[in-house]
Amino acid sequence: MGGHRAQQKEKTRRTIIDAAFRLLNQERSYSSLSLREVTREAGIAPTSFYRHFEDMEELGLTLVDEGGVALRQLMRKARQRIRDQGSVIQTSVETFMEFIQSSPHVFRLLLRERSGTSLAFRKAVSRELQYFVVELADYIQHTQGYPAEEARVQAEAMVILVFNACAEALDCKPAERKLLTEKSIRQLRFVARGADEFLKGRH
Amino acid sequence: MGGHRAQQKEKTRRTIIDAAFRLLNQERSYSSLSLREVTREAGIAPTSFYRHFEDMEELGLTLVDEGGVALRQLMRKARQRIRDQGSVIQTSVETFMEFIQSSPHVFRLLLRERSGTSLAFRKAVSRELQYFVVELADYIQHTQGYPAEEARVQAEAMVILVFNACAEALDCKPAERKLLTEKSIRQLRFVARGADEFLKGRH
DNA sequence: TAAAATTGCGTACAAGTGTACGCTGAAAAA
DNA sequence: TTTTTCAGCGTACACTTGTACGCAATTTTA
Repeated sequence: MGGHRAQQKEKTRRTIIDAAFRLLNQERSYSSLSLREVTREAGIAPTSFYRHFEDMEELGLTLVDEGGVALRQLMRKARQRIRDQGSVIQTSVETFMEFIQSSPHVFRLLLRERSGTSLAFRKAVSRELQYFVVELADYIQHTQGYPAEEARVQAEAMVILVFNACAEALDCKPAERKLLTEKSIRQLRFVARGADEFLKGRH
Repeated sequence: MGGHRAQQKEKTRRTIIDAAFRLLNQERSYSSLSLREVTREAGIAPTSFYRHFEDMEELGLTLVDEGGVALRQLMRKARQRIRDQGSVIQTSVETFMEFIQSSPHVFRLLLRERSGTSLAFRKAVSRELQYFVVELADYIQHTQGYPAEEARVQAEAMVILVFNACAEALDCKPAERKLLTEKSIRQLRFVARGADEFLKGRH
């Protein structure tokens, strides 16, 4: 089952994807990657690329998708931790910070393509981040009893703040990262507290 | 005075800078710009570029600087408006939104290079944004009597939220931009209100 | 005035790019 | 078995890129 052929093809496809990820470091962005570079890193002929992807954009979107999967795994992990230890805000921020430490490539890809030149990329990244927003909004809505709209606006603010703190953290040493984590936590608390006050004031 | 020569040189230099800005649209980022493209757009020979800039990075940093000037003008304008009409939050957000409408190239440059591949660029953009943060923090500190630290953390959160809303607005039609503006205002109010509550709670 | 300096141009070259085309060997289908 | 399919390769081509080098014209300096 599977077919020896299809199996081999999938394997090569993965080789390409992994090679591309490997090339995404501090000073290479996806858009600056050439098809030939990727195939060189993957150890295949340039023209073989086309057996797997239409062009570089298609590969890029695949990478973003994989990044999204990693993000959602992260989200699940965070949810578990929140159940275990309580603090939503602290846990979310810390989980994110661990993510950029364990897979900076993935984070950088999402970070850069979020404001990149390809609309398709921007939309894809935005979609991935929305998963997080929805998840968090749900949590807020159910535990705090906020209206859906209100919860969502709040959740979006929080995700943006955490995401930006992580972006900043990429350029930092561990010690400075700790400070950033704390700052970020304070900012999220502002948002949470502020939203709460607005809601109380309305009744 | 000035010297006919130096004067002519400055003129060509401007031609190059303007050409580069002109090329920065939706689907071209600075890092994807080639030296030859810029000189072609500027109407000079490729090799003449070197009479004015060491390399593309130097030109890029010049552009970021010019973008910073535009931002600071914006800031001054906002300050004036706040004096005239009162609401800090609404005015700040609206001024920013007008900025991306009037000079989207400049905003896009800052937005992209903020998470780009060149550390020098990232630092330059970060520095420009810090002007805004400092300014806003000052305002908060003086009108609300917050401690400097607290005001700064709050101001940073606000600038990040506005900046991100603008980034999102770049892909939007005017009608959607209005919604974004409102959402952004609400988020900043959360932050302001939350910070306020935290401070009250401490006494 | 003569000499020096400097902006801008044209040419040239090595290196890198995307991709069209046809071949080969092995797997899948007949 | 014979035939068909197809992943992967090598070659080839037309472009684009950055930049070294020397020349021309004109301004600045001596």
